[in-house]
Amino acid sequence: MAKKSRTKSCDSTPVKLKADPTAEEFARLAWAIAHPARVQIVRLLIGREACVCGEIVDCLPLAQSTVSQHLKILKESGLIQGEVDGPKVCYCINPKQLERLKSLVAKL
Amino acid sequence: MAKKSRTKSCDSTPVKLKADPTAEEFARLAWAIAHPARVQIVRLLIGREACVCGEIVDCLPLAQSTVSQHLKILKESGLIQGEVDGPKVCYCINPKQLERLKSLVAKL
DNA sequence: ATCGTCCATCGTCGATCAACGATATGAGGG
DNA sequence: CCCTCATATCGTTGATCGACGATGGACGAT
Repeated sequence: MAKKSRTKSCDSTPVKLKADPTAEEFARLAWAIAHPARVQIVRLLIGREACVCGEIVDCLPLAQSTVSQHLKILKESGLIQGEVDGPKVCYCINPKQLERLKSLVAKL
Repeated sequence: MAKKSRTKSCDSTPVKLKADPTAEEFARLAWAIAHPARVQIVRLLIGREACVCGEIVDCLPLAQSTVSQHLKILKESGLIQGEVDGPKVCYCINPKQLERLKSLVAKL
């Protein structure tokens, strides 16, 4: 009813914005790096200063299980990927998704 | 103790990374847009399709109080700023912080 | 002065996050 | 075959988010 009693404001968007798929993808990627520990993990991986989980744990003041959880979140967002290397797991950046994030932010 | 029993892995970072201020700033800005509704609000403000709170409410399928809360989060992150215009409040992007975010992401 | 409008804030509720220790899994070495 | 190391996962706990309705305060108009 509020819409009827006022002159239209959003002329270019006649109806309410639906759940914008782009906005959701954007939010999902931004969410992945919306935590200081995950920012540092991503930076470590990009700089190739570390790639194995244990190395990352040594670089951060967090427990191994916590780091593993952050890695899981990053993996689910698609920003990183991990491949098994014997008993270890080597994580690396997913360049495609990283570029996607950069593109979305740059277009803001 | 874990550090003592293994050979050092992060040679370029002799000690554990402290709370990196840049990482925290980064996470804070990313957090601001880590929600679909906030992404849409930021886009509306950038495109100048809306700037008054009531207009934004009309554009989103959310209650006024919820939108106001998202606006508060965005304001606290520094990404937007609001100035009182009579009984209304006009929100607009803070270009400086937006550029800061873009810069941080681009340098990843 | 008393409305009505616009917005911010409060209080609440359920859901989710972030951290940890403890435990399970899986690949190799003895 | 057992043992160890490197990770992943489970279960718990406290803190925070995200949504809403209700209330309060500021301002302009009647």
